[in-house]
Amino acid sequence: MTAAAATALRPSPANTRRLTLVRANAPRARRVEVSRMPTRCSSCNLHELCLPCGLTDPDSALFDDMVYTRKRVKRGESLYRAGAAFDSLYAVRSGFFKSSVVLEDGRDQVTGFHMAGEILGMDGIGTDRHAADVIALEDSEVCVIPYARLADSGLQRQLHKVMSRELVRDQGVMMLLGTMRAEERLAAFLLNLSHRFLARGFSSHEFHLRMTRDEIGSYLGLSLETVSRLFSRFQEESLISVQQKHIVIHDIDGLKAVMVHVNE
Amino acid sequence: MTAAAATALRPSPANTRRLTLVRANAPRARRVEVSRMPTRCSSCNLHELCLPCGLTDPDSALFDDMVYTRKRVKRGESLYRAGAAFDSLYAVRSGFFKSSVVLEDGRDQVTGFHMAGEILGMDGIGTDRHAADVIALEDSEVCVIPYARLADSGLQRQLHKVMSRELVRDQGVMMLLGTMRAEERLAAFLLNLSHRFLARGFSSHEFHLRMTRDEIGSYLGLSLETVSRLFSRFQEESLISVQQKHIVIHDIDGLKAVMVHVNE
DNA sequence: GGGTCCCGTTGACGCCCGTCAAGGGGAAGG
DNA sequence: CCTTCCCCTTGACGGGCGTCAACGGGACCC
Repeated sequence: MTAAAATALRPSPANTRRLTLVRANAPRARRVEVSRMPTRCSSCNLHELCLPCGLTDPDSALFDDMVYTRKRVKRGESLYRAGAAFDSLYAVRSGFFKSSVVLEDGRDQVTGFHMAGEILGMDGIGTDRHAADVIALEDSEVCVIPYARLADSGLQRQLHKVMSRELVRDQGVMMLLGTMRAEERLAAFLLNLSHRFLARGFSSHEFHLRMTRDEIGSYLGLSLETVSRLFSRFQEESLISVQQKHIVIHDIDGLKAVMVHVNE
Repeated sequence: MTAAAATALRPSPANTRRLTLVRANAPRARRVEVSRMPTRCSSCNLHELCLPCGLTDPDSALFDDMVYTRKRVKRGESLYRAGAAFDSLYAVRSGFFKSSVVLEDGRDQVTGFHMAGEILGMDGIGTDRHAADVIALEDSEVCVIPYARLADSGLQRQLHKVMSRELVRDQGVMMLLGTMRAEERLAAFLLNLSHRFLARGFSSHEFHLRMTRDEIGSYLGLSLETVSRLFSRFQEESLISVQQKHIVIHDIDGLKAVMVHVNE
């Protein structure tokens, strides 16, 4: 499925061109709000989702000192690339990212989509080199967390937790790729997105996909045509409405049922 | 594929029965050697592979104090189960484990195979509950590393590295499940095993599979029949010899070529 | 306004691989 | 020895989904 599709996502004239297109797909109110926030983690409205989540106040204050840089990444640009030297973690402040890995023969796969409050870059700790590409799917902003500082602070347990949850998330993706059929995968994908939007204060039943059918397919181990067909079928079955990247979920329970009833 | 296959791996009369069968499939010389080893990490022959890998001597001494328990797990028994309270990590000292996750509807998937020197249990750090089942595929022994002690010591960076490498490994599995065809998956699986046996001082071209075709299939997202058929085909093509669980790799480069030539 | 480039949709076709089924062999126990 | 129970192998068959292809629409540019 992916050989041709994959190369379309790699840096290419077509893709480079896209860098110049700056469209604000993110909810505007939120983004403006964010840009007015002070630099302090302790007063960040992502506090509950981000790395310092659950810290007591004194620990949280430690974090304030740790994040001394922000970084903007425009749509289509990379936050980092596979092979790049590792020295920092990144907390997504606003925007949307995909991560992907590339095989020697050029095939690649999207390994995750990442939104506000999530931590990126942990793949680099083990080898001091990043193992994946991370690319912004819309204009985004991250908080830079120098790893050396974090590792010297008393906050490693938080990092352990975040990494551990990431391991568990990966298990879920393996499960999805290894045992689910196409319609189950897409239903699980939509439910996951819905859940994550809800946790961030956005609507859980109506949202805008930041990624293409290609990228969804790559993530789910399906061809883009299959993704498109399934969107259409879900719509026929009145589970959702789809219009390009605009999604409305009409029947959450129906989507959940796809995942159990599909194999009797 | 997996509904029926999966339940066969779950606790069941058939499986329970297996617990009473104690077969020593592991290389005997090695196991005897291990059982004579002193309790110290610093003199363990898995030192180079295990968590304290790369530590300077004083740090390594810290580890000696940390591991104060060993635990034996017989074939078919679980080291821990999904949902169990988390309090320790485990370093595989000898033997062989599989980890697996279960979906609500009973389908399950093997998410990894684990051998000497590898660390288990990191899935529990995030939520204080384990997320997967870990089951011994042969009589095994682990070193118990209480997490509270580890987290209070100065050795967290080592743990970060181990967890990060696990994240990268998971990316590889996702790639395998998402973009590879059946024959590529099995070739990649054999090459991975070969590599890991080599790193532990065993033969890289001749070894004994500890897991069934079922479990391989579950891990690779294939049916057990497909796994079996591919073993036969690889043998016809003189890439390997298979006799039940005994594997001889004749043509490592040929196996590697499967992964690139299969899609032109 | 017309052209270009993606992106998404839909149909036709075919193959990989899952499912079902039958049979054989190894290991443990009587 | 024979029996039992897994586990593995092999064949037949069919369907799910990938591939190829054509087309339409939206966004941006000249």
